[in-house]
Amino acid sequence: MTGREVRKGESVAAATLPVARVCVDVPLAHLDRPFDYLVPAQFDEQAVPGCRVRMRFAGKQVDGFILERVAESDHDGKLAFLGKVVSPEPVLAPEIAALARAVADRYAGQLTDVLRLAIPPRHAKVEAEPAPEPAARPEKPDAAGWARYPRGPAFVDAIANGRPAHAVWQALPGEDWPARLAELATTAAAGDRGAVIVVPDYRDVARVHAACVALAGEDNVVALSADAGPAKRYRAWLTVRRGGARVVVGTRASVFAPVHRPGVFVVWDDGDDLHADPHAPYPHVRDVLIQRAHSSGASLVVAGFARTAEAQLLVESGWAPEIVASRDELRKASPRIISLGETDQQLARDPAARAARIPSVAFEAARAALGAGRPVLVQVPRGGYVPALACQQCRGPARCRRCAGPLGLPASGNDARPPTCRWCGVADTAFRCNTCGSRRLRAIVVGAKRTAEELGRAFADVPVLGSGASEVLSTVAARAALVVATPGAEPVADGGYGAALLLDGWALLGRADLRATEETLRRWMTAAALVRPGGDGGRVVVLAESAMQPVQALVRWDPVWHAGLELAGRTELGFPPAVRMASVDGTPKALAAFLNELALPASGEILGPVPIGEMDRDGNTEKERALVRATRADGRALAAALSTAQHSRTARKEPDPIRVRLDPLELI
DNA sequence: GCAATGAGCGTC
DNA sequence: ACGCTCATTGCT
Repeated sequence: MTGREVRKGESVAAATLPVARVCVDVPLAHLDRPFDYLVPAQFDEQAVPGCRVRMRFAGKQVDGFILERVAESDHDGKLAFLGKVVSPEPVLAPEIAALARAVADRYAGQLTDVLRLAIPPRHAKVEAEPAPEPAARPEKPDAAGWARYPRGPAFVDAIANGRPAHAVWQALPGEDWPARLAELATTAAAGDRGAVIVVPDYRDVARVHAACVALAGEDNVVALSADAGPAKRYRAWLTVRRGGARVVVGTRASVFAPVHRPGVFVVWDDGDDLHADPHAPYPHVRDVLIQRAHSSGASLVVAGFARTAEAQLLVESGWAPEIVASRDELRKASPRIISLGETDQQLARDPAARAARIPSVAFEAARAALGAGRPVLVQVPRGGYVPALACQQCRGPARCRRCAGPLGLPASGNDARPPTCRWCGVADTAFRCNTCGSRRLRAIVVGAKRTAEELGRAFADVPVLGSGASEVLSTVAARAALVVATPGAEPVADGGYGAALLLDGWALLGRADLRATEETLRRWMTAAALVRPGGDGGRVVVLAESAMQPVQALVRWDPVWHAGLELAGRTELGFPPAVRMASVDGTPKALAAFLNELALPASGEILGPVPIGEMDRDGNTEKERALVRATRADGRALAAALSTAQHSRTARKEPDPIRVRLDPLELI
């Protein structure tokens, strides 16, 4: 029930703890601190810490949350009264308030922005529903599946005994990872502790949710994902907040799920960029869970088939022991993986396969799997037709003569159309390579649509299923079919795929991005892990040069080795996670002023600024970006310095905003 | 010289 | 989306 609004001059403050410390929802950086209000006596009962309130602030009505009730205020001036208590539901748990503050500080952002990510919009009707009965504690599950990993059982024991433990887990290919994670969560729930499992997308939510329900029971498990409607979403979230369920499975926002007595947190596939929130202050699931596990004394698992440089740092720094299988278990579980570079490719004799540009080894692997009644996964790059072109001779990217943009083929079934610049749109009918003078072009990648068409012709009797941007399949049946999927959209095959063809190597490894190789290996492993073991005929063929490190890492199934190289490389370059880095964007003038007043810690260093984005008509750059870095030890000081500089900008009412992102995924 | 009006600003 | 200050305008 909500109280009546306070009228001017009528209010008397509550007898005990009359002061409410409130987080006000205003977007100004220099106001990111609590403000004190008097609690009117008639709201005394409802104005509990964590509840939503509304009050006058600088003349405007604003929303906020009560952080705490205190006896006296430090404020020298006169206190205003709270306007109203929106609802007495204590939606902001003390643990989450502290976590949100820490996350805001870590990312040089504001508490109110983090609370917007952490607390879903209110739905009054749902809130009026009675709280569900707390679910019964589940039985401690059988976690024998962890026995394939030497440190697995000990980790399960730690969760069972409520001891905080950290781990970086590399799942074996073919692993039923939703079941393994459900075992961890249910083990925690059996000890009356909470669990939060964060996965990249809704398909993963559905799989892990089903696995958790099977072990912990329907009433103990809640799925949180943004694509449910507001009522459903708020109901599920409130169930968790009210202690009705112990296990939460969700996408990135569920890092803040207010489970009671958290016992274990999990992030699955931490290299997936869906784990980076696109809203300010751009927190990353892995970082938030590290913070949360640390402050709540819960366990943490950073898991995936592949391993990120960030996870590698957790291992190398001693913060998290690794959970990996022995080479012997790996041999049993892994499909047979071979790589085919351009030089070793022998096109198939079969004319249809030749037309599809599929090397004979890959063609044979697919045919064998299809013959055994198994589906075959074909991983192709995103996008429709051939997205980019390169010089046939020197392999350099084909550039537009006018603006040096990348040449590509227009999206159409007609190969006769000339290459066209993807920036300025000018067609180039007489390409000549800038570097070597060759006149011949080759496609860097073959897009999903065309691959599907061509493969369909090569295996005329076999159905071709597509899974990508337009339509994503969750599962495919255990029968002969070609499944053409873009990275991240690979369906799970009942009984496993008989073979996988990974055709996107050129596109992925050709990117200039800092994380290109790590991302490539992650996508390959995610696809290859869906294939049956080599002993059961499972084959993976990757079209990429075998000398390249990510290719070697895939063939040997050695994500740890690759992550070690990746981290060493980043350490040498001075990039995250070896250092703490911020990207700072704004107009040249605003950026110069911002950098000038930035009080960096001793190890601080500014790179740039450099222009980003388009130029205006006069050739002036509209936006610039600087990178600011410091040692990890100075990370907090770096974030604090960035916050302070933002505070003085907003306090001065500077018109041009400066965007700060800490450890952004895309650097250069 | 003084009142009436309007724009700008703090923020509990 | 308030109520204060301060500047500008208009009138005697």
